[in-house]
Amino acid sequence: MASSRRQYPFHLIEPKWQHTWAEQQAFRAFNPGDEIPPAHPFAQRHHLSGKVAATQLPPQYYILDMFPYPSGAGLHVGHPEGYTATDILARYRRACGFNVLHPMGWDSFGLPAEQYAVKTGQHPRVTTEANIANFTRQIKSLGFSYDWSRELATTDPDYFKWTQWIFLKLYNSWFNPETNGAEPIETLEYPAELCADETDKVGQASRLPGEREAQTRVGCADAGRRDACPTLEPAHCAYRDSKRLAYVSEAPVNWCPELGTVLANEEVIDGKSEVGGFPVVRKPMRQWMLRITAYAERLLSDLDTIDWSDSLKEMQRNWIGRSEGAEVDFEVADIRNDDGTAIKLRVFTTRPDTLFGATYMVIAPEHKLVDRLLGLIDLNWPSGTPSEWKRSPIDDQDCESPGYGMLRYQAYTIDRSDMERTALSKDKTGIFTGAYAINPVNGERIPIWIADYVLASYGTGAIMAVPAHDIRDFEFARKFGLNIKVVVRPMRSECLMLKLPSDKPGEFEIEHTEELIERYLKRPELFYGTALPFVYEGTAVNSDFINELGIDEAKEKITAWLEAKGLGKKTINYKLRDWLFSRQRYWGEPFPIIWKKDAAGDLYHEALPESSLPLLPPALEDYKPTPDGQPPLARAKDWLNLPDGSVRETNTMPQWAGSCWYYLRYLDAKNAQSFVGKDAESYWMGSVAAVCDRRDGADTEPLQKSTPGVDLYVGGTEHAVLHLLYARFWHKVLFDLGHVSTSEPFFKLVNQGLIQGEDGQKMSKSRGNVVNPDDILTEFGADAFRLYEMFMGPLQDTKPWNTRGVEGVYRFLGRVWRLFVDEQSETEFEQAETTAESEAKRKELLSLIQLHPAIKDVPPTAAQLKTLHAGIKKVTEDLDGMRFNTAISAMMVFVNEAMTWETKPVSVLRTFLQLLAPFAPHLAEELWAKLHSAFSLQPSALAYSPWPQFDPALLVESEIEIPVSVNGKMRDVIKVAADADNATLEAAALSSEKVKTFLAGKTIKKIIVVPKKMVNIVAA
RNA sequence: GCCGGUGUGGCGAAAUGGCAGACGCACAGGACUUAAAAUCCUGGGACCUUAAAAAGUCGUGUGGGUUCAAGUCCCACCACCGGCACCA
Repeated sequence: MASSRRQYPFHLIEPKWQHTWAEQQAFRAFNPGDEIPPAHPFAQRHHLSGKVAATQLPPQYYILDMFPYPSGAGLHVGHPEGYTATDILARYRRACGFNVLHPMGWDSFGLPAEQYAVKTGQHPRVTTEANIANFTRQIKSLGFSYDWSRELATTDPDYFKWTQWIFLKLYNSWFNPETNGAEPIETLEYPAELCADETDKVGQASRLPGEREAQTRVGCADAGRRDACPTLEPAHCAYRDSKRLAYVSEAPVNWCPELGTVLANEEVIDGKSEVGGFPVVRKPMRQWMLRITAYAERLLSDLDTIDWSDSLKEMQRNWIGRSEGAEVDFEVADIRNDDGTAIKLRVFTTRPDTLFGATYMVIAPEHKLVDRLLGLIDLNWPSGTPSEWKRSPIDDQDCESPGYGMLRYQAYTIDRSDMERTALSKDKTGIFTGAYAINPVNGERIPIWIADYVLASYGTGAIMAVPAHDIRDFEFARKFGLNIKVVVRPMRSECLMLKLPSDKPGEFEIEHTEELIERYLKRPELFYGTALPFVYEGTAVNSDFINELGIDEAKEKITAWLEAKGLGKKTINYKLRDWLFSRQRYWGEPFPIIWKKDAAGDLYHEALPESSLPLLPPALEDYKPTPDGQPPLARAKDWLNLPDGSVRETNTMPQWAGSCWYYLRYLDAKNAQSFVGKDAESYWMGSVAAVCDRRDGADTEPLQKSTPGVDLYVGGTEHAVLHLLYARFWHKVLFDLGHVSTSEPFFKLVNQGLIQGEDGQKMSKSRGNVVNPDDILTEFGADAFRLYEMFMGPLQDTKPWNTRGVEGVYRFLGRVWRLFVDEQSETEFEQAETTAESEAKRKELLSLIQLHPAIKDVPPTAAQLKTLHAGIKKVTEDLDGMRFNTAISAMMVFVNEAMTWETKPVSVLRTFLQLLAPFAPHLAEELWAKLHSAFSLQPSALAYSPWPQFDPALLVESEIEIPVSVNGKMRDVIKVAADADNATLEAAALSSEKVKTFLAGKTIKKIIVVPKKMVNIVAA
């Protein structure tokens, strides 16, 4: 494949330095109060030793990678891309004088180990540990400067003890809308009217989506429990349970039969499981939920306080899906509740200004009103009901009665899986309920329909349909021959002109705009499918008291009118749903929850005390679900049933649980008393101004002020709405409860781009285009691999792998090597190496290699200094901007230049090695050591040597080349003194022979001189 | 459909509104070598003239615009990638 001869002995150099770093614990980050060994290079750089307080430590910099799931397939080339970028920055920041925290760990709960266990009976822990060992070997062979003393695994009981502990915090908290934050459940106040027989009212106390089911069902189930909370009435207990941030809900969930578990909304894509792509069906089940919806507004607005890419923020905004509108109550016509009150149908709309255009209503097939209507409505269709209004989509037959029709339609939607509903035809279906509603603004009777294009889970599960101004309502109305009433007049007629049917050319001229709009208002049917539905800006028409108002004023006025009459109110809705938090798995964190029965025989839940954590999963022989469909944990009878008759929760937490807070555990990974110590947390996560003004003796610039939270977080886009939303949510809860000091966990976040296969396709086993990092390491070494991944292009971009490119940077490292070493001595080394019998012997032979004789302890020339300082400037600026590819180019330029020097000053080459060190640390360390010993320099740890500063004075040119253009076209390049003034530049430009030929016969109109940049002569 | 991003040589890519293509890959020619590999040196956007050189014309997805000057700013469109998708 590649070279027959190594460019340089990386196979000896790399293990040698990895060993040295590990031995010295060179990259250990010190917490406030840690004992710093005096010999540690960090202690020497900062003149510290012993126990040091936060204020004495240098400013902190927390640089984090998304920890990997240790799969059996081993490391993928995508992993080292992000890891190399963060490692380069960690090393750079360390050299700049920061106390850098750069940790690594394992997101080790997960499905594959469990599936393997089901097949083979091998305990998932065994598989997981083997995979972690392999990942550790691979990651360590890349020479990353992680602080391995903080390594963690989410499957470690010492870790998940605290995951369970945080769950208890969620369980024991509620969201107070007054303070807009989480509070301990003890602060919950109970409504005065609350009493045991009014549990139904509880359901109306809160309006958070996803909660209704929990309140009615669980509330009722728990109503009789007295022993659970002896100081509280049962209704109070039910109320309290309904307010917890972790609550139980019996609601339709995403059930994946193939995986044998439920999934969160975020884990379902196009009706299939994100993992494996198996079909997912909706099924009502009792599940644990986390009340992330309470945080929707803060999760949304706090995006403005953090430094993430626009696209990522946008993805989160879309997922949260905030929309402002109004809820409006319609009364159902003709029929009434048993007590004689009117039946109300509440809808949500973002376009209350189109209320006068509502010509029918639609409710979701699962809507509660369906059940009421089934009991109340006449047996027969209203007279004159068109045939297609009664037609069942199952068999295209007319149903004999509305009740029968509704039941058939419900059966039809339940039969259709989510996949069918989204994938194939988007053709709308529905059926008339036989009932009518009264439009509150004009008293019109409009038919109520059931259709599955209205979702039960969003808004109120019911809509007012305005076919003239909504695409979906329009399609539906056209299909079933429902009324279409125009209530918005376009502001500009052009949008009508362009959309006129083409079979009437020239019927409307552009000047007849008013006529056109009139025609549109009088005969909208002419515009069906072209300008109708009209969904753009306009003014209200046919709308009584809001006529002639623009959309925004119309919305405001009608909403105020509705509120005044008690018919509706302004509302904000979110697409975000509560987080389904339980899984029917073995290999996850068990819930620290037990179930008990009260005197009436009803089940209720209770938290285990903190002292009983960690709650370990039981040992099992068989990891399959039980034959009757219970989760695997239910197989362990001894574990399941407690002596007092209570039973453990058998669900486990999803994989996301562990990754929601791992970045906090790194801060204080060994703490047995707390999930993270207060001092450690506030030092690393807080943005304390006091420590940021500190200057390092060798640095001339003050260190950059640190940012709140993790300073830099790098990982793939695949976590845009899962991990990153969940972690932000947990962090905010912990913040509200006073356990962390920032409201956001990750201040700056960068997504690395995908690395594709050499064919430009996504790497996958089936395509056979997967590149194995181990192969690259064997052939080119870690430094070349690191350098290549950074040289491919901008970190954020998607880019194809090209092994030839690795050879290119590998050749560059070879050139660096030859810049420093004597060829003769290297040949001797190579000959000796072939006969050396042991690895240790071969490593010793490295000392045979001598420095290049041209390297001398002489003062550098001005030209050499200029080359060096241009490099320092470019590399430093590019590192600050995370432009690794151009930083590497700059180093290549330096090396190409330095190769031509007859004498190579030690000082220049030494500084160059500092620039190289973050990128290719092994090679840099080896050459650094050789340079220091050959010239008897003061020993100094490369990783902690102060980052070189460039001197702008050295970059000043005495003479510069200035392009001269005539009429914007470049014609000549002139040489002038760097400090030439505009007049001189102008004169020099005009005296150029080439320029003169282009000016011949023309008069000069204007001359633009940009100092030190260019001259442009405008002539005609 | 909606939101976000990206379009520059054969390829990966550079370019605070100021000499488009730095750096690298691949390619071609040369030096070294018995030879190959490795290494070192040289070359190149396209087109048109030319023996060659020099000169010229065109060139950053397409079409307009702003500007002395546009890959870069503005408007419209096209293509590709990613996300969401019957969310009222």
